[in-house]
Amino acid sequence: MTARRRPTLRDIALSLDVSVNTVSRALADKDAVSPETRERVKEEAERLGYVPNSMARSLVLRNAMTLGLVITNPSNPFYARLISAIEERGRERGYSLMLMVTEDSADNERRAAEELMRWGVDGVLAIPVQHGAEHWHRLRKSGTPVVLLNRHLPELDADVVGVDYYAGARAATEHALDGGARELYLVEEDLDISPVSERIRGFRETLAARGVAAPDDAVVRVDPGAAPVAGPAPGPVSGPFDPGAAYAVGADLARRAGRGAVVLAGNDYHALGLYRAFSERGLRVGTDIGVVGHGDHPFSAYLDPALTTVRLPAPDVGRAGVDRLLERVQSAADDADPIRTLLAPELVVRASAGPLPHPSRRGGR
Amino acid sequence: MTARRRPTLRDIALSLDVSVNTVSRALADKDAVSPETRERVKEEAERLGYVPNSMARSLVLRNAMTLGLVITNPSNPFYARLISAIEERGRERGYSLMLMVTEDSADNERRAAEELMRWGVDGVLAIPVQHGAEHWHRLRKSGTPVVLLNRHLPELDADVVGVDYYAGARAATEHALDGGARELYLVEEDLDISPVSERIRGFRETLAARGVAAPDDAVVRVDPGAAPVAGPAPGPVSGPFDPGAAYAVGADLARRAGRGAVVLAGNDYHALGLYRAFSERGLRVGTDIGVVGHGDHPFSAYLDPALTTVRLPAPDVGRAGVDRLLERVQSAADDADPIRTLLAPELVVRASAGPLPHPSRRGGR
DNA sequence: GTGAAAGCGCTAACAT
DNA sequence: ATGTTAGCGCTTTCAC
Repeated sequence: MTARRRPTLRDIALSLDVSVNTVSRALADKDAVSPETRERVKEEAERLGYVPNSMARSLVLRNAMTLGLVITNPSNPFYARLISAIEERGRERGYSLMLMVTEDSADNERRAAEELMRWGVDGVLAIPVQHGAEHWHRLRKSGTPVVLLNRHLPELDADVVGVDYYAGARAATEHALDGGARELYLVEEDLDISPVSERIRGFRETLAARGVAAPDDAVVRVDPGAAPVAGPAPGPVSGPFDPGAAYAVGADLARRAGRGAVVLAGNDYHALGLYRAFSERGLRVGTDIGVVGHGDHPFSAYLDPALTTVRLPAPDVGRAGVDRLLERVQSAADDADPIRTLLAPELVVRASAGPLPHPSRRGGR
Repeated sequence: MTARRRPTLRDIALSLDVSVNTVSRALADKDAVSPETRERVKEEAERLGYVPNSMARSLVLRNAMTLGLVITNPSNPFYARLISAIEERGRERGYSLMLMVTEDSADNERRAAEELMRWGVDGVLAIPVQHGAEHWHRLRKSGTPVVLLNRHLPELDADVVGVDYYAGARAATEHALDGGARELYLVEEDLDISPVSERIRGFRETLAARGVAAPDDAVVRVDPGAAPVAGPAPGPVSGPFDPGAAYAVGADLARRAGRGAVVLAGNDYHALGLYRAFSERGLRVGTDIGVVGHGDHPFSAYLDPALTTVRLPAPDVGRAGVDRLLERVQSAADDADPIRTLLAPELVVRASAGPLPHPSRRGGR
């Protein structure tokens, strides 16, 4: 293709025998340009196929009209929806999006933050790795507003927009309790990240409030590298979104759990892994044993039985995150105290968690 | 936070009493700088927290070191993995990624292309909407290399990196045939896009070659707006990744299809919708009726029965796409003929498509 | 080995 | 209403 230099203001100016400045103003629809000149300029711009150079513009205006999004893993359905919502909202407000994926590596994250500084993005949305945050401090010190998404970073002077996982876990736990369950488990993977610790807290506090015993090993940790289901392995699955991890602890759980127990899973993929582990051992989910998911992924309503799960308001988090960030970007003083916004998840009751026919009152409900 | 102006080369130069030029060369590790000066410069840069300004650099160098990615919908698990692979490969090669999502709207796509032109990205990867391509032509004419991903755009002078869906459909169809099926269906959503027409072609040609009848209505079109499963609706699901669309045609299919029929689904979500529709009608998938998916999504290996499906090489497509694009970007002459690269998918045989116990030979396999 | 000057494409004073 | 000048932060001639 003819890689001809793209036309600039200067080209238009030359061809019309006016000054670059006039062209600039005409195109920017500023006053102080006669209607006729404006018309001629616009026509010539059109004719030449002029496209403004955003870099040059940003350089002089000192705003990039670009936001950075640092995300751990787009294959997490929740994050995928977050990406969509953020891109859309940003676009509505005139901002482009620079995307960096970290795969939960602190090193990648450091490089991503560095790169975003170089580009001078106006603000950054990040799902932080929660392991080493020096780069975020540097970014903040350089004056770039940062909004943390979904995960906290306590020491950092940044706004947070996330999900109230504590409430989500409470709702799930209460639902199980209301269905008659007295033996509950919580299956989680990465115990270090804040959503998980919030869920654990919600789980334990609810049990305590209801006077139900919750031994230490009621919270079971799943190993991300666990051996997957027998048969043709699933394709390379990234990160925590592998049912196999939960599947691997399912056997043990099936052994430990009595009839009428309910297992809460940290995400719907894990719930699915549990489904399979249980049914392979003759346990019918929703009847012999309950399962509650977290996330309401697109497949969850169609599982058999349909999964009761906690729906996360991904689009709301995305939009609120962008709005929060742009408020900082656009207000001169961005040194106000950090604001934490927690959006409420919603328990979606389907069939997987009962009410279970409790041993003591058969044929329950 | 103290939004102090970030330090520039000039600040370093001033503070060291050398010229801006010297600082630039020292930091760029060019020769023609004495070791001592270089050392001093680097130290001062470090001390000041200097971060190079990529925009200024790009402006003079006339390369953005940025790639544009225009994608329809990150919630498509295949595209999510594509995003990861592309971001990673681009990063390895020193490029940042600007992400635009179109939601399959031609209008959004047009604006995305326009925006990428403004930024002067070095190249663009796009999953085109396949409906209105004038903006792509404009982009090409401006000298920006474009690589189309996953979908064709016949008239456009651009490379294509995609999946050999024709071969995928052939493999799936042959597998069903080999299992004894003589009544086959193909369920697809958007009949206009190239992957789907390729699958239809593979499906029909394979049946023809094997002498199996394929009436017109063997290809059934799913309605994206179809009513979802009963009970609490799944969360807002974007685009074609809603099992509900296929679920809605499942009832009809269950009625039409005889025992031992096999239904091929255009993606695993649709396969799942079919699972539920069938089982609600007393049809056991993998026994009474077969299902083959497309995509090998993370949940598919854990369904009951485990889904036989066509695995798509997302990371390979992503990497090949970036490599292809950068070859164009980096070679001065980007006017060589377009190259089409089709990567082979792989049939993953699990349990959902038999071999089915065929009516004529009970207890099959 | 180092500095001065020019310029990437644009906008913002400040003229006229 | 239009033009001139300056400058965003950087790299690249070209002198010395």
